Amino acid sequence: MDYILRIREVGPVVNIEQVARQAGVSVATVSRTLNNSSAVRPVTAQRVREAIEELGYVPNQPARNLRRNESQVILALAPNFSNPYYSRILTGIGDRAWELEYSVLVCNTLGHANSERRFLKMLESHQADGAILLGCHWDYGWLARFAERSHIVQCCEYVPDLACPSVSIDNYGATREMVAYLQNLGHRRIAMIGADNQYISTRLRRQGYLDAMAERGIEVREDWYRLADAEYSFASGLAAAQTLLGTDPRPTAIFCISDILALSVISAAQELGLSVPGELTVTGFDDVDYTTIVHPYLTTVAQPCHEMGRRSVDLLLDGLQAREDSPDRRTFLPYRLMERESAAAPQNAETL
Amino acid sequence: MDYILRIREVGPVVNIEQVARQAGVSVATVSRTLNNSSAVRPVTAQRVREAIEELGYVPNQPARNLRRNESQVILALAPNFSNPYYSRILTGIGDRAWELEYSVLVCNTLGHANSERRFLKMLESHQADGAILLGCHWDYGWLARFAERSHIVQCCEYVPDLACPSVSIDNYGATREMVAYLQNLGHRRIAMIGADNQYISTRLRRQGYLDAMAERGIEVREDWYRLADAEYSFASGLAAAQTLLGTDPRPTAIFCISDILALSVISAAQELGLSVPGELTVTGFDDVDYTTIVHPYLTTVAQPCHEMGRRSVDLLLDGLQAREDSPDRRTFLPYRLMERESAAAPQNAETL
DNA sequence: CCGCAAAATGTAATCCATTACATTTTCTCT
DNA sequence: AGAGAAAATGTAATGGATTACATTTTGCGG
Repeated sequence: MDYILRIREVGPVVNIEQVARQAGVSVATVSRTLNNSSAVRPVTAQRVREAIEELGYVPNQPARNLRRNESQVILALAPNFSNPYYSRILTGIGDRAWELEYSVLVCNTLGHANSERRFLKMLESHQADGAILLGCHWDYGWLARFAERSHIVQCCEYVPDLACPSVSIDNYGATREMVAYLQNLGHRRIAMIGADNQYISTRLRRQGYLDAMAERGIEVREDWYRLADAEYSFASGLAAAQTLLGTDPRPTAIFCISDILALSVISAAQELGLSVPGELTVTGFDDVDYTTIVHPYLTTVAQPCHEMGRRSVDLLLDGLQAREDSPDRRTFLPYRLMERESAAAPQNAETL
Repeated sequence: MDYILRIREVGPVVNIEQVARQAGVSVATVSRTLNNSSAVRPVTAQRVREAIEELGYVPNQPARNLRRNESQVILALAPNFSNPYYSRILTGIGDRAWELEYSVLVCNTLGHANSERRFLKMLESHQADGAILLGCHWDYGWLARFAERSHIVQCCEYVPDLACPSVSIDNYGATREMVAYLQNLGHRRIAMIGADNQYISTRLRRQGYLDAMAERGIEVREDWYRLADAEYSFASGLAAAQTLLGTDPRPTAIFCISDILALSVISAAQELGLSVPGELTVTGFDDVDYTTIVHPYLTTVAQPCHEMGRRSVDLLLDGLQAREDSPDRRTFLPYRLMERESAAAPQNAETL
């Protein structure tokens, strides 16, 4: 196959002036027509529209934005694309932005502070109007100073003392509810797999677990708290699970702060010939697609990812339009406990 | 919690003129310094840099782009973000773009032709310099006309008679190899799950399957070819699998054109009490993360997603820089057959 | 110390659309 | 028909940077 290589001499692109000439009006009138100003007589507008049609004119958006001092672009920074949790939030962000005629520059920060910074600098250089931050690894000092000058919304995670709006669920409450659920099933030997990061969700889930255990007067064993890596990778979860399942006595339930980790626990259990939930109860967090692909379907906490993404956009644009009466600077959306198959009563239920 | 709501009176942003004044030079000199022109005396450049530093000046990128008639942005259109296959390609695109100082506008087309069009129109309005198309649902006539004026690269999928570069694997060859592999294991009753879309990959995989079967003189049963929906959803795969497994005789192997579909087959088999690969062999395609989460690990064809993404960017920028000598307008990258656990010899091997 | 080429810097046009303000047209009312 | 207000349109400044071309400065040889 050989192609005729087109030399894309796009040629002098049609601009507003040529449209004006063609329509026999001034550029101002063309511009007004373009922006649906009511000050243009219908008959004139019609003439302009015809000229636009004939010449195939498309307004130069950057020029317009330069003049209006906006970019109609928002940034969405995520530490990776591989976690379906982020994918769903990004989908929500994209949907809402689409409706509001904004474009989303999706940035994969890889969890590196320097790429986070480079992306955020696009705000200073007027390439984007605002940014939505999913889980990030900031040096908070820098971010705090930055946030004072820029429009930023935090989604899922938030830095508590950062004065910018956020959207998330009540991680603490959800965790307490989940752990109480396990306790009510009869579990007392409940272990936990967290992650090696400083996310507020990680900290709140840890605290929720501790408080739920304390409330029932159940002792918490330090070696039943293992850490996966910062990004909840399957491999790191596997390692944590193997350690946990090697303790004696073994926990009867493992509360994981992400679904992927829960799946890794199930995988580790499978490897050891332990049945789930028969011999081991496992719970996840987030409710991503993975959870109902193979049995046992995962018992987990569902987050309204899509809605969280959408809400972030709204919050951000509220800020951009300087509607200062915008309420709910810190927004919490409802979560839901999904009872499925990976959690059941322990085989030799101890009394509470 | 209550926050001090900052009124972000960003104030009259510093521009190049103020820097010039501060440094006691002209705007031209500032601009030259900014662009590392060698025509600026080091001592002057130093003075300018100090002024920039003092004023905290950041160049207005859209203004620069307006003048230079470029945007430093590329579009990446994907039908969804939920398929990890796309996520990995997008990650590759993002990585390479980052290295080359381009930004990526990731667009979720939801498989709708109208959103595809709306996104692509951003090229005409100078909001992006070029676009990378992942699987798309075009009306090809429109796209063909559009591609003549714009810089477009097709990734994974390609429209055969569209004169724009593409990156993919040899889907036909990979399929033949996979089906031959199954045949060599002893399978003759090999079914296939395709998808209800017109992707070239779908067609080539179908053809590869048919040719591989024909070569060995194995009859192909029409009712052993089922279609999942256009986006390879788990649910639609499940339905297809259930139908297939209800036939009599039942196939001993099912070749799926995506990993998700293969997982749905395994799930359906599980439901029916069939062991994989003992009683049923299943193979996937793509090698996404899902494949090694639970046993049986999936036997599949690995695509170099990340590299395909990276290569797309290179191809696109080659075009933008009008290096017409750019070779490889249609690029094929190597794939790899991943022999894992979901394929084995049939229990009652028929002789070939 | 002069002259001249080369180097450095400056001036002003340019990219394209928006919009304040000025001007012209239209329409209403008498 | 003419005045005056309202509506429609035009003119030109504007946003911020780049760059062709003009001008000034520097440095070197003699």
